[in-house]
Amino acid sequence: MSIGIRHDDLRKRNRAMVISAVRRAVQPSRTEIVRATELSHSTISAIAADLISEGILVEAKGEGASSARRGRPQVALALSPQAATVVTAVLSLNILSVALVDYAGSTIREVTKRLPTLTMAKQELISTVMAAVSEIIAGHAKRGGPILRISLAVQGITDSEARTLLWSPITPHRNVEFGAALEKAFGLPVTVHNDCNMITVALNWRDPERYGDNFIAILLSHGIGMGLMLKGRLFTGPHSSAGEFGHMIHKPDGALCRCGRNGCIEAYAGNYAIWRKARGTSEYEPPPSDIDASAMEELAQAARSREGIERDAFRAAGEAIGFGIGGLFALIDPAPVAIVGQGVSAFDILEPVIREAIGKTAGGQHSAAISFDTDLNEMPLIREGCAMTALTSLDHAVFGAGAAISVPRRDVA
Amino acid sequence: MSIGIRHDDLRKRNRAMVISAVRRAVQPSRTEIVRATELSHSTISAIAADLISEGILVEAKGEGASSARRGRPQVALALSPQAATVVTAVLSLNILSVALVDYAGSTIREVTKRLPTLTMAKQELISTVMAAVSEIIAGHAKRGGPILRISLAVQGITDSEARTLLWSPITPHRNVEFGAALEKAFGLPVTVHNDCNMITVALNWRDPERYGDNFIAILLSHGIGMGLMLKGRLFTGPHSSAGEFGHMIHKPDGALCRCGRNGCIEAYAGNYAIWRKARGTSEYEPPPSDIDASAMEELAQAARSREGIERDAFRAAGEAIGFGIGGLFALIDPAPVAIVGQGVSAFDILEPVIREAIGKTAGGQHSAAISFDTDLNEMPLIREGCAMTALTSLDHAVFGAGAAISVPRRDVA
DNA sequence: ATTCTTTTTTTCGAAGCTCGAAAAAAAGAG
DNA sequence: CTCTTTTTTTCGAGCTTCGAAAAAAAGAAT
Repeated sequence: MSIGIRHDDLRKRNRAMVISAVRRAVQPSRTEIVRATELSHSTISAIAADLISEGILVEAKGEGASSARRGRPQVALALSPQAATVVTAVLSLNILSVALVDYAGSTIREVTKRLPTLTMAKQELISTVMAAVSEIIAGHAKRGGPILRISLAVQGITDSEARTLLWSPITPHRNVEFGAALEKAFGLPVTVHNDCNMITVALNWRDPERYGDNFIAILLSHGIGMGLMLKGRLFTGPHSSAGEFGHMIHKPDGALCRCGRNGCIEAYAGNYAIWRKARGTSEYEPPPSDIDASAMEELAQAARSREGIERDAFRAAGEAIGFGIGGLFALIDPAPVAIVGQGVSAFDILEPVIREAIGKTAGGQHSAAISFDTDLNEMPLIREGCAMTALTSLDHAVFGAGAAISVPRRDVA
Repeated sequence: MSIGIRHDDLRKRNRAMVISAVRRAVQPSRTEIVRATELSHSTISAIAADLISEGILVEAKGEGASSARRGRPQVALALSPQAATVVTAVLSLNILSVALVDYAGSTIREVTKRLPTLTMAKQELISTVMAAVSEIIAGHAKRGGPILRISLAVQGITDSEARTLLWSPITPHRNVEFGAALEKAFGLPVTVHNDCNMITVALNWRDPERYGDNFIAILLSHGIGMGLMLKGRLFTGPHSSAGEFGHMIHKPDGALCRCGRNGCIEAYAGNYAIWRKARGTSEYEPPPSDIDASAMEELAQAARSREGIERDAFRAAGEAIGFGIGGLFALIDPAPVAIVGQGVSAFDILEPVIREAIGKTAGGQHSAAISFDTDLNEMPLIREGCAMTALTSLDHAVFGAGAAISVPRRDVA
């Protein structure tokens, strides 16, 4: 079954641990790393010396408020921005955003493009993404570290190898092999992840206090997405990114969903579902493919100002989300919930309904304790999640594994 | 975050790996262990010698069909039954079964008792279990290895520390602290696990081909239970055993469930729910607390023989289970399903309905590929899961960690 | 200005682990 | 009785981590 640990693995793992400790903390000293990793001073000293000589870490001296404490001052260690660069690409409905991020996590440059994803051919979609990546790489011009990873986030279901987009609401095509195509074109490891999973990763990095080992991120937009962090690990299915919260059944044989089935949560809570219902259209009518944010805001205003069909539509949406979350709480335990995306603009209407619905489910006893936290703009979160996914992959696979970039080891010492 | 690996941890981990390899395989030779662990011959030889001298492994020579191959014959290694003994206790509605299992996994003795769990006081419940454990330990009489673990399985929700029964349908009491009480009484580590989780563990040991890294076990009985194996790990909530599949909402504001809420899957698919509906009682009537297996069999016969209210009841049950499984398949991926327990006796009626319902959900596309496998009697599975849980815990924590039982090391060699 | 303290970091030898190669052991084949 | 083949053990080499002691780098005290 699981494999034994070899002797040289030990160093690799501990190197990765040190890098990871530096990424988590803000410029920790060697002593702080000792505390975090519970390794000895000698070991940390040796590993840090290696990593510095390899150009992975740098001593960030000078800066930082001189602690004014007695004794030899601590030397802050930081990730070297020069060590590597990664490319992030976020593909959503009609929009593509690519960025270049250095090893320390700072965004170097960023480009956003509009494109008609729903009508493009499969090859066109792939080549458009490739062109955007080429463009941003070309501008890079060899300043900074070598580009070592491409991290793509897409709405929809991806395979568990993070190479293929299996299904997506933004294109009629299935099995779009972004991973294989980009790897062939650029000769770099490429990952393709679900956008909500990237949001989840980003929230965990941004605010580990609130979004720590267990929380739920829900994306309210044209459709409904979800990311789940359980016991500090991103929850995914064995074969796919899964977590298709929006397509759990809310009402058997109920409203027609974009996915072709009936009664999905999304068929009540997606923007298109709210719009459909608020316009008095039948639940079984195929929904429109894109709805303007301002149109949704008008519906929300109507719902706020008076009883009526608009308010009913938002109530139905809140109920679907609430029962969905409650059902989830039957399987896992109640946990903080982050609500992200355009739908957040109407969250004042949704929240009481959601809470009421949760109250009727297994999570009900904790309904009051459940906290929601909202963020309107999902794009930066997705990009950040992509970047951190690529960077931590480097931390472990490349820089943790031993001298990746050939730099002379300390000989002159 | 995560902790660095120390130098002496290495041996501990590899020892545990070797023990685990021996437990998984049937009397493997050292060479087979080399293949399984990917460690070197030298290392395996050294570790095996240690484990044998400590009385944890034994060389099972002589037996086994002499392979008739050339070369030095392989020496089969086996777990020493003498190394330790564990106690398993399974507590279900009105029944308690305790057993003694040796380190190699053979059941030494077993006792089953009937008791009125629903009406017993909290203390009475605990002390009855303690008495049964005492009794079986007393009969042990120092033959065999020292008793090192007590593993309890209960219907209901347990905490993630596996020490307390938080809620259970078999007793009105909450927070029954079996773990603390038994540990105090016997001075041994005690775990309290959910019965369905133990079934899941057992299935994985019994048939790893079919029930490998990803599968679902559903217990159909008075209530509905579930255990989930995902990526080779038992799925539990962060704070509790969770996995309360039976209490996911099937129909908002629907039938009254035993748990007090409305519309749970169990309120349609539990024996009591089928019985209630087949008798024409209102969905909102409190259900009876226990139903005879033969009464259920009568209903099933009626459902088989003619259209009517009984068949409707089973249809409603199958639909609830099917939508539940389908909803799960939206979150994870379709996986093999084992159906266990008394309800299996009517599975011929349920299966087509379940498949039909799954077909309407996100898992629908795979409906045909989903395989069900049934087993009527859950008790042996639960006991086996308990035993394996306790034994593998010993493998890692006690025998993996270094010389637990003080036996002279090889000096005379 | 110089000498304590205090704290961080590095150095150094010891102990332990795994590994590869070679040797030993244990069988059947010739 | 001597090969051949396969398994298992032995042995020295090369890492790694660790603890203790030394070195470094600052403020505090005299």
